[in-house]
Amino acid sequence: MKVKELSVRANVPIPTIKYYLREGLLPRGESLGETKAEYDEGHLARLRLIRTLVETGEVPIARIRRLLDAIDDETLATEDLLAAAMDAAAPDLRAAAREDDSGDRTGAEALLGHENWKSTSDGQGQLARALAGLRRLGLPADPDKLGPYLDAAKAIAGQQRPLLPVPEERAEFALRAVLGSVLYGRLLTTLVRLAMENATSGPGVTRTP
Amino acid sequence: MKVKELSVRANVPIPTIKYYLREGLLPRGESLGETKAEYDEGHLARLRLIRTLVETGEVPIARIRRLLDAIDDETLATEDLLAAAMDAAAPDLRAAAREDDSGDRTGAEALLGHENWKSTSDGQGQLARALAGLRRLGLPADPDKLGPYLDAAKAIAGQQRPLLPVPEERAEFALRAVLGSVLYGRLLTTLVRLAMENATSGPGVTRTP
DNA sequence: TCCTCTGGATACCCGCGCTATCCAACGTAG
DNA sequence: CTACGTTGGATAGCGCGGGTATCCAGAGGA
Repeated sequence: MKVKELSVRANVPIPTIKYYLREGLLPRGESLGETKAEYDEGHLARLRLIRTLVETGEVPIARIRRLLDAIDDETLATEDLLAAAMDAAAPDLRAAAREDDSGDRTGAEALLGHENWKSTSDGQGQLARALAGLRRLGLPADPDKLGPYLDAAKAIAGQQRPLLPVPEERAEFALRAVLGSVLYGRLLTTLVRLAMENATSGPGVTRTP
Repeated sequence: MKVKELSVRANVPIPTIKYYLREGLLPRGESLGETKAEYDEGHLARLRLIRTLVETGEVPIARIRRLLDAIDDETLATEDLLAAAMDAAAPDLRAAAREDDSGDRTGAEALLGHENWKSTSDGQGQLARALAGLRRLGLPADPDKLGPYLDAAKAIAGQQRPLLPVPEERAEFALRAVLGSVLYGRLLTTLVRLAMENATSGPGVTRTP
């Protein structure tokens, strides 16, 4: 198909498509002469993916590119691909205040060790940062108080595992993992919000009139 | 304390503090003459809150302002405050593609009805959008397949409820609710990520060599 | 007295995510 | 065989978000 059709089918303006091409988010179509290039269903799928990450996931373009680069890097082993993809979808660690977070780092290590998890990539850094944020604001972040979150996380990870295709289809694999993380994460946040809103008027915390 | 001390203690540059003052994120200190204003621990706490939301939560300034405005609006009932705070922390719905999402809207309604939840605010819109994102990318979003997510959400909401102080302290109340949503949400995302990374090398999906 | 620091206002800057404009090569209608 | 709309491709510009930098006049300490 031509750009026009791509634009219409994905509901994305042509200049935006050109922008994604420039930025390397979308691979060039197969060039057929100077003013002719053919796009296929793969391009359409990737375009939809980009838009979903941007709109629903609020993932910055640069991180989307890192994610797609990892997917397109055929030399990456599946585990490394997954880690890279997850990193790409996570917030940038460099932006954090660097204060003294050694306590949180070891807290994160302890948590990982307790679960017998090893952290490829900077997953540990992400964890440390979340713990640091909680601690700074006086919210409980002791590893032993995080049990319910660990349980929920494991349940969800287990739930998503069957959705993952066999590792042979690496691209699809990483994609689903990230989408699971981003979209189901958003879904979960919304559900928690709704659960909390509906819990406050329930029997737990009663509002004294 | 003076601005300088505030800056040092919160580890935030003075120009940035002034910027937050301009933007109404941080209330003015008590003015003592033309070139003198006194800040207290409340200012420090709010400043730390802002930085945590910005750095760890990646919440835009405008949404932080809406959140703080809701907290400072004494006329808001506690439930409305909670809804407003949650809205502020959630992504902007207007940014979404408007396509045809009627199916997802009714899907969201069905989910709410099934749980006997009512949706103050646009929680339903958020839900619909998350469902739309999943559906567009071919991931399962049927209400009956979301059971584990619902369970996890309810468990987490229940876990956070005891943390909420009595509704009399409204500010603290809403704050903790939002922080719970943002920070524990981030924590949960990270944990899911770690759980998935460690699950792929486990007995679930085996990588065929 | 001078020197520094303060609150406060204004102007400026940089990166992100698009948009708009321009151009030359097509290719189809008439 | 022209005329005209499309296409790929490049370059420039724009609006916004989140700060920085500059300037100023009033206080206050050495």
